[in-house]
Amino acid sequence: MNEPDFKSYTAAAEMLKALAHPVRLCIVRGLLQKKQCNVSYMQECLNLPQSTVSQHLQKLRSAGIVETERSGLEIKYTIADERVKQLIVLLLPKEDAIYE
Amino acid sequence: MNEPDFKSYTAAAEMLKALAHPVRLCIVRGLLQKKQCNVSYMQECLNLPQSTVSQHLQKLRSAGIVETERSGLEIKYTIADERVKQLIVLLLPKEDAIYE
DNA sequence: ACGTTATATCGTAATATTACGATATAACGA
DNA sequence: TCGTTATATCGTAATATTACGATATAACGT
Repeated sequence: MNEPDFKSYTAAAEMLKALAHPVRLCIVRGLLQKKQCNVSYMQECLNLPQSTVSQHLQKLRSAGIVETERSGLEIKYTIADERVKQLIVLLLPKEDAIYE
Repeated sequence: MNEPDFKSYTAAAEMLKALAHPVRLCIVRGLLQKKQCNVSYMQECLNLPQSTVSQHLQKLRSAGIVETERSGLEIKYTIADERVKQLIVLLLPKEDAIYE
């Protein structure tokens, strides 16, 4: 039988919920491209208040989608769950090329 | 550059939001297995009130994830967007075997 | 036309998410 | 130690989602 139990569904739903926001998708896609990024850079890219960006990042972080590493004053974010790469490929229109 | 624009992110987020609920994931996975299903069957499986199941189905439907076909008194639901298959494979633990 | 079955929609209370300014924390350089 | 920079957290108002009983609709058999 081996049906996914309720817990599996809940866990998967949590992950999807964390990704299910245009700003967070944008952050994640940027991280997949750039591999690593600090908050102020994202903030400029997104053109959103710092606290807003930070809150989205915390949501991604507590879902295990990204992780952090401090480097002096900055916190560098990276992708922590490789599955999101495939999710993004599946869901966002492809790029012709990715620079850098 | 060809960056996905805001609209792409919003569209992808809508899709994820529609899937980001344990009950809806369960419905979708069931449909992937059984190919086709009516509402009362799902209702029994899920053991939830009819209106609750129906509302989840409407959410999946308006996201284009499932589609319907009437057959007499019943409405048969099927998966409309093949991408969800890969999403499910990616997110839910695999089954050893799928019967029928 | 009438009762029955299957499904959808409405109304709504409870809960969750979002955005964002204000404030806190942590690390740096002087 | 102090000021500054980078980031996180708090408080909260606005908005969205959820669950579910009640009610509506649509198709069937008689």
